[in-house]
This record gives sequence, C-alpha cells and structure tokens, in this order.
Amino acid sequence: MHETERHRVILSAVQSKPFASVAELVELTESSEATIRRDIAQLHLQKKLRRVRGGAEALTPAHVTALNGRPFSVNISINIAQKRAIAKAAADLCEDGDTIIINGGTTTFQMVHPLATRRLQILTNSFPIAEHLLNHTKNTVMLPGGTIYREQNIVLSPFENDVIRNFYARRMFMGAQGIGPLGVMEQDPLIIHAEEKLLGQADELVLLVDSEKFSRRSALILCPLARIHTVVTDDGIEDRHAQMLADAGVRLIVAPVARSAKGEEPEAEAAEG
Amino acid sequence: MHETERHRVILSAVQSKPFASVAELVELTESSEATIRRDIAQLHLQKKLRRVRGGAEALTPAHVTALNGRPFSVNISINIAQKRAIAKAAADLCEDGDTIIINGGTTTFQMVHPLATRRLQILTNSFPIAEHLLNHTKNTVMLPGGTIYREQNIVLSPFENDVIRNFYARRMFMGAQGIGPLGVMEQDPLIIHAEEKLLGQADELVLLVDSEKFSRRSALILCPLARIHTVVTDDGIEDRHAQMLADAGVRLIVAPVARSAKGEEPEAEAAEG
DNA sequence: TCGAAAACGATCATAATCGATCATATTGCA
DNA sequence: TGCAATATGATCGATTATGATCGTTTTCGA
Repeated sequence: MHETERHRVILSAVQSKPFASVAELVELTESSEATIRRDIAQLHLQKKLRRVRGGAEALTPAHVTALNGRPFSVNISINIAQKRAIAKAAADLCEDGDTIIINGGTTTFQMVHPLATRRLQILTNSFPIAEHLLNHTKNTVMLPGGTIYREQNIVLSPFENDVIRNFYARRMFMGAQGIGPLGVMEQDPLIIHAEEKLLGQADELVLLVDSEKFSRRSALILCPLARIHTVVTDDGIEDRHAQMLADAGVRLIVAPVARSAKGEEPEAEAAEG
Repeated sequence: MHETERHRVILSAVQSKPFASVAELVELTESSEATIRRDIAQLHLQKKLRRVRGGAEALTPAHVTALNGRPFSVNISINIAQKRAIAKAAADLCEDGDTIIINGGTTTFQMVHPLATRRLQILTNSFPIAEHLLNHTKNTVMLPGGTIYREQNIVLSPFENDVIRNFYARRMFMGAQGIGPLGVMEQDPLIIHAEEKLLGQADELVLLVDSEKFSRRSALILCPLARIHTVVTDDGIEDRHAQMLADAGVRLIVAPVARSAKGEEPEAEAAEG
C-alpha cells in the first residue's frame, strides 16, 4: 500500500475513535511497524493527528462524541481485534465499482477503515457508517429513509422504502447476534424487520461473526443457513462449526487475528540460533 | 492509446478513487511507466491532479474536503450573524413536541443550536443537520432515503419516497437563493425537485432569508409568495420588500441582529410563539 | 525497587520509484 | 519518398521508501 493510501487509512482510523494503536494500523495497512511509526511521525508534523506512545490519537476528540455514551460505543470495543480482522477480510471481497449493502453493527462498522481507499456504491442503514464513509472516503453513500434510532444507531422505517426497493447489490454484509444450525439469529424484531428488507435486494449474503457467535443463541431467526453465501469469522472457530457451514454449502473465510499479547509462536521458527 | 485518451483515463481514475498508482494506470492505458509518469507530471503542472510518490491523487482528497474546502463550509461562514439571528427567531416558533421539516441549507443549519434544548420530531434532508441533531440534542431525527450528495450535503432520491409521503409536519423551514414578487427562487433543478416533495407535506412554509436575498434573483421558481406562511429575515430588510410580503399576505418576522462591533444590546425579543 | 514486556529510535540492506538519457516508432509536412 | 518533430518505450544510475534488526527507553506489575 502506498504512502498516501496509508495516511488516509490512518486518519480514518484515528478519527473514528480516540486512539489507534500501531499494531492495529499495521494490520489495517498490511505494512510494517517501522513504516507506521514513520507515517504517524509525519502526520504529527503535519498536525493531522497527535502522536502518542503506542499509536496515535485524533487532534480534536470531536467525532468521538458521536459514539460516546451509547450502547454502540460499549459494544464497539469488545473483541475488537477479531472484529477488525473479520471486517478487513470481508472488505477484501470488494472491488472498486462494486455495489454493496452494509447492515449496521459494530463488526460491520470496522469495514469503514479498509474501505477508505476504495470507491464503491454503498447502501447502509447505519448512521455512524454513513457518517464515516461520507467524511473520510470517496465512496458513494446511500441511506434508506426513516427515523434514526439512537440505541442501535440505525435508520428504521415502518413504511415500505423505495430507495431500498430500487436498489440492487451483489453483496450484503451483516453481523448477527448468533448463528446455529437453524440459521442466523437476532434479538430485536425491529432489527429483523429492517434486515429482511435489505436481504431481498442482494444476491450474496456475507455474514461477519466472530467465532464466539457460534455458541450464542438468540430468540429470533432471521434466515436459514442456506441463505448465507459466505461466513467470515476469526481463527477461533471450532471444527464442528466449520463442518456445519460446509454441510449447508456455505463458503467459509477464516481471518487470521494478530495476537500481540500471548507469545504464541506460529511454529515456523526453525533456525533460532 | 493517445495522449488525450490517456489523460482522460487518468483523470477519471484519480477522481473516482482517492489514489491511483502508476502500475494501475499502466495497466489501464496499456502504456509504459515512463509515459504514465510524463502524463502525471504534465497533469500536475496543469493542476488537474496532485502528483505523489507512487502515483497520483485527486486535487482535493476526500478527507480534506470533508474537513474544510467543501462549498457547504465555505458558505456557512458568510453573513453568519444574520443567519444565526434568523435561525434563532425561526426556532423560537417551535414548541416541544412539534413536528417539523428542516430543509438543508446554511441558514437552516444554524437552527441546530437553538434546537439543542428542545425535543421535537424533525425530518430533514440535510446530512449535517441530522448529524448535529443526533449527536448533540435529544430531538427525534428522521431522514428521507437516497444518495448523499457531497456538494450540497443533502440526501436526494430520484424515487418516490415513502418516508416523506407518510410524514406530516405543521411547519417546514427552508432557505432560498432569492425571493421576489414571483416567489421563492432556487438555482438547481435537483434541489427544486427535492424541496417540492417536502413542501407537500407541511402546512405552513417558513422561509429563512437574510435581507440581501430580496435583491437576489435566480433561474428557477420554486413556489409563489402566496405559498409562504412566514418569512424570517434580519433587520436590514427594506420597506418596499416588507410591503411586498404584506401585500401577499405573508407574515413577517424581523430578527434583530446582534452587532458586536457597535456594542449594541440585542434587546432579546421575547416573542414566544 | 526490580525485571519483563512493550514501544521506540537508529541503522542498514533491500526494494520500489524516479529522472535522465537514448533508441525506436509515429506523425506531419515538404 | 525523405526528413524533421514529436511521442513512446527501454535502460540505468540516483533517490527514496520500506522492512528487519538491535540496542535503548518507557511502562507496568510483582
């Protein structure tokens, strides 16, 4: 990835939350720590961000207020490494010019950073996603009409929605509360209703779920496994769950999660002195 | 491929994406690196794009325009005192629980501040207004569906819009390019189209125009004077223009402008409702 | 306070990109 | 056709960016 692209991604990451770590940016840009450090130092001199130990932070915590004090902001920080890895792998499925739907959620929100260097047509019912894409990328952003629900930060409408009805997308990306043999599960009937409307407008359904979601259950079934085209999850997925997807004819993408904490060696080290 | 063709391709690539690499452009144009470099250098001199290491980027990358540079934010600072005074007076027309429509514009944008302490139901086609109301107030915010146009920062849709069709508001607030005996004038047919849709859903039309707009003319007529219920303007309005409104049966509210230079007391007009 | 882990800065080898130059191809014109 | 002007592509040394290494500094917890 080139310098200007990296800078774009870094600024995008830093402005969607108070702080972005070097490791995180390494993962996002697929470049080395040294390069990220140099980039941060450069952007710091340009006063585009503030360089702090461990990474970088936004100059003005203004946008942060957008995500503060809401359930959304609580969820957004748990399993963040998994979510980022999953979102990155999902975004890699897209090519410039594609038309996609992104359903609101904390995992799908992480797609905005890898999408910073893209140019897609994106329909989303998530206000934060729309906000970020509009302010930090060149993607075309479309919104369905309706009321903005603060709790979930999505746009909902009880009415039929002409924008949705006239929209066609090759892929729809969404998260979920849980996934099991019966299909994709959600909690809130309102959400189900909104997601169903979007589902009808896309060919391939791509589900973004961290591996814990396979043991999570929820009250309402959104759709059967067969409706899913691809599942993107992290490397914590158990074999039996992978098998369940295989049996249902679902394509599985496992996103490797960068683990900085534990000294877990990936076995490849042979000549160590 | 010839020079002019290549230039077209390069510009198109750069404008549809934040960044285009030399390798990418080589592939696109089926020419050599040297040629692409020469082209980029040339276009750089012509100020059609910015030359950066590894390729080229658009003159105003997305993240820059998002923060400054966009027409919206340029306009927003001119006649700011008048706009604020007018917006304040307009907002004072509302009571908690009201249902209103706010059409996008730099004058109407100023209503967000006086509305911070209110609890209204607000339908707006302006993304910045929605953003601000959502993040800084407790008002219920509704959006029509459609594509977000960066230039004007509003949401537009070519389709019928069920959210709008099912919405009823007592008042609609809007700005305008100009106002004269023939009615309210706008420049852009797209804007006209969007405003007409909203107009149909409100009883009273409240027009927010600074006094200069009475001598401004524009190409397209949105609606006749008779459609206007109330005009809110600043104290620079001339008598003949006030008379024109009176003749058309339009209510006129003159907002006193606080002039900090003269140290003149704004004598806070207490007219509640 | 000490020690381990993480983050950092400096340095170096490698790779990517660039600029200059020259040879070749194309075009326009006599 | 022949010639000049221009555009293009290839080459190569120079410049710059990148990633890995290593010693130092900072942070954090025992």
